[in-house]
Amino acid sequence: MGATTLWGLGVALFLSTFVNKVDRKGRVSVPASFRSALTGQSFDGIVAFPSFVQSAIEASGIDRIESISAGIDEFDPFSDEYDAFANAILADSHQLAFGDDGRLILPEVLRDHASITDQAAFVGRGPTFQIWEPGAFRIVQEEARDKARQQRTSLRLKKPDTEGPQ
Amino acid sequence: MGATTLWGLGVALFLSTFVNKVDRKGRVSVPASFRSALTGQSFDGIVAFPSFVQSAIEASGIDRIESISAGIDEFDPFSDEYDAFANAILADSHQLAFGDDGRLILPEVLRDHASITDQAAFVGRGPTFQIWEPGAFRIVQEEARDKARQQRTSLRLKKPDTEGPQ
DNA sequence: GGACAATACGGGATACCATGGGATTTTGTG
DNA sequence: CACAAAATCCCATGGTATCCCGTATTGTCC
Repeated sequence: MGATTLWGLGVALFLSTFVNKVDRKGRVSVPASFRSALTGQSFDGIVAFPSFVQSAIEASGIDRIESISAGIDEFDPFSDEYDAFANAILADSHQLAFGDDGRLILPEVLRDHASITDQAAFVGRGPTFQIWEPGAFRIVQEEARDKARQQRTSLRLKKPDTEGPQ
Repeated sequence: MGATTLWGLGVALFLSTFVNKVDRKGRVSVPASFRSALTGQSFDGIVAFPSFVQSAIEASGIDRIESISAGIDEFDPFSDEYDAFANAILADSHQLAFGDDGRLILPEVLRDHASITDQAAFVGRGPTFQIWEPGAFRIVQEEARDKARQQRTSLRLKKPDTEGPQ
């Protein structure tokens, strides 16, 4: 399994990594477990935007964006913070609807950003997930493991059982 | 896709950026997803006014203007607050109706303010959106990304256990 | 181990959307 | 009141996303 909805908390949880094919039309199947973690949200699909720092696509259910957006809306909508957030995330976000059979189309901008051509890796990250070109992800993951190995001792002392993402 | 209506909250959510053409008659198609986020509002179109600080057009559904106006209205209509709101926004606002096929005409004042000639970028900002000359927006967006990249570290430091947008 | 269900994937047909052009109505101006 | 300019309506088109089908592969349950 790979993802669950924690009803009662109303938070989707994405786990595991799945590699799916991108067909000639640009369609990709979103892992069924990710999809089921999103059922019940106000939009049947995902929200995706290019990661600032990585060659990856950040994604989550629309609920997450809604709450972030609502939280920030309480501030002055003409403030610099709102401006940066809006331009960096909201403007680059894409609402990608699931087709009837749970597939979606990755827009070209997003595919380019992640160098995705014919395969896409869906990487669970808890409340969000990422979409990578499988090869690129393998490399990044290796580096992360090395780093974790090196920091193993200090991690032990602080947080015995948590895997530190990147 | 790019926008949704949060029924129950009655708040539209505009996401993504769409660049559409302004034809010889001055008509622009409002992105279909933006339009559908506005369905059911009391006016079939948008409300637009020049941004104070940027070379852009601020826009939203009429509901937003109504609720802001109503919120202020509870206070003294001759208050400084209302005065500022009225002068800064209401006075320069334009109600732009959708034609039959979802297009509208940008008034010359607005087009001039944003230096829009033959293309218009519709930029989602959550509960509102902006309209830019595509080239001008690209520059502003690059700056915003840089800022977001830089602020990412400080965001992390503030909330060590929350995953900040990457 | 075998049958069934669920999932991922491919392809053809359809519906939707952005855009253009012409025709008709409205606006404003003399 | 008539005329020109502008806005609106109405269609037509090309491209793309969506729907809907069938098929293969995987995992599950008896």
